[in-house]
Amino acid sequence: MKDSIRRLPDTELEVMQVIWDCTPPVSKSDIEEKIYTSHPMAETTLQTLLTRLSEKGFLSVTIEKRRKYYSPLISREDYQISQSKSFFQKVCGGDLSAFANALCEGGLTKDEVAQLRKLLEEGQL
Amino acid sequence: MKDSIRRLPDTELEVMQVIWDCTPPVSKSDIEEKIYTSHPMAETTLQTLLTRLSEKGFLSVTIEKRRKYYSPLISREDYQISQSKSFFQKVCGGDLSAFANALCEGGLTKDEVAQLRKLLEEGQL
DNA sequence: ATTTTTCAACTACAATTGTAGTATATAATT
DNA sequence: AATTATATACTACAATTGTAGTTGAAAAAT
Repeated sequence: MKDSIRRLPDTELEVMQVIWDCTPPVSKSDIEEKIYTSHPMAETTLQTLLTRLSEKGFLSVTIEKRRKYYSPLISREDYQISQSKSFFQKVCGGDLSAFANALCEGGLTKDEVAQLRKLLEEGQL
Repeated sequence: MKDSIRRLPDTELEVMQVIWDCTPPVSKSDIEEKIYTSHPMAETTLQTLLTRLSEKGFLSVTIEKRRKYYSPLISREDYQISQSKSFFQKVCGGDLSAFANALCEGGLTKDEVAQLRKLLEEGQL
């Protein structure tokens, strides 16, 4: 029932994505390394983002030998579920045909639509 | 091909949704009336939002007898398409199974998933 | 014409977001 | 122990977002 998880701003989400890709707990330098190519930023900027994510309850922090380590408190899956829901409501107004149309008409490629259909079928069982 | 349309903040999107529901052009009072129940706000607040939407290129403005009328410059469909795309990329990392999973595991109800499958099938033809 | 009503323009302001500099505290090195 | 390297904390700041008050100008009513 992980309803209504607040939407994260783009940069914070990028950081979360990196963290979700790792085996927690993760240090700042671990993240820095991985996020460097896709989104270079100053170390202090990353620090700010990590602090904000902790304040928002997305990360827990543990300290070991003066160093901080971060672990997700909200799973990627739960986040995706809640955001899908609110996307569907806010952007598509809860209208399934609008949603399907958006996906077919450019949101996804033809192939992706076909795959998605299959995956939905399976997921439904 | 309406790629990369900027994401609107929640309140501005709500205003756009109301406008998309109308036959343009729309006056401020038209909007006010319709948005009143779902999201009461001061008249000046609505005015600010309309101004911002115009500045962002989402609305065109015409004046008639000292009164302003607004018309969408970006269609709801184009907005939905572009946002679906970026949602899929940013939140699901372009991973179809994650997307399908999010929808099946709570993003939509069972029934909705079934319907969506059908709609995707049709839209695909 | 004077008053009142109605809009729109301008201004305001706190919270959030993206970004990073400076200072401080601690650990490692010489 | 003094120096340097490292990491965290604190501060900053412009742009955006949500919200609304104040002012000014024109239209309608008297």
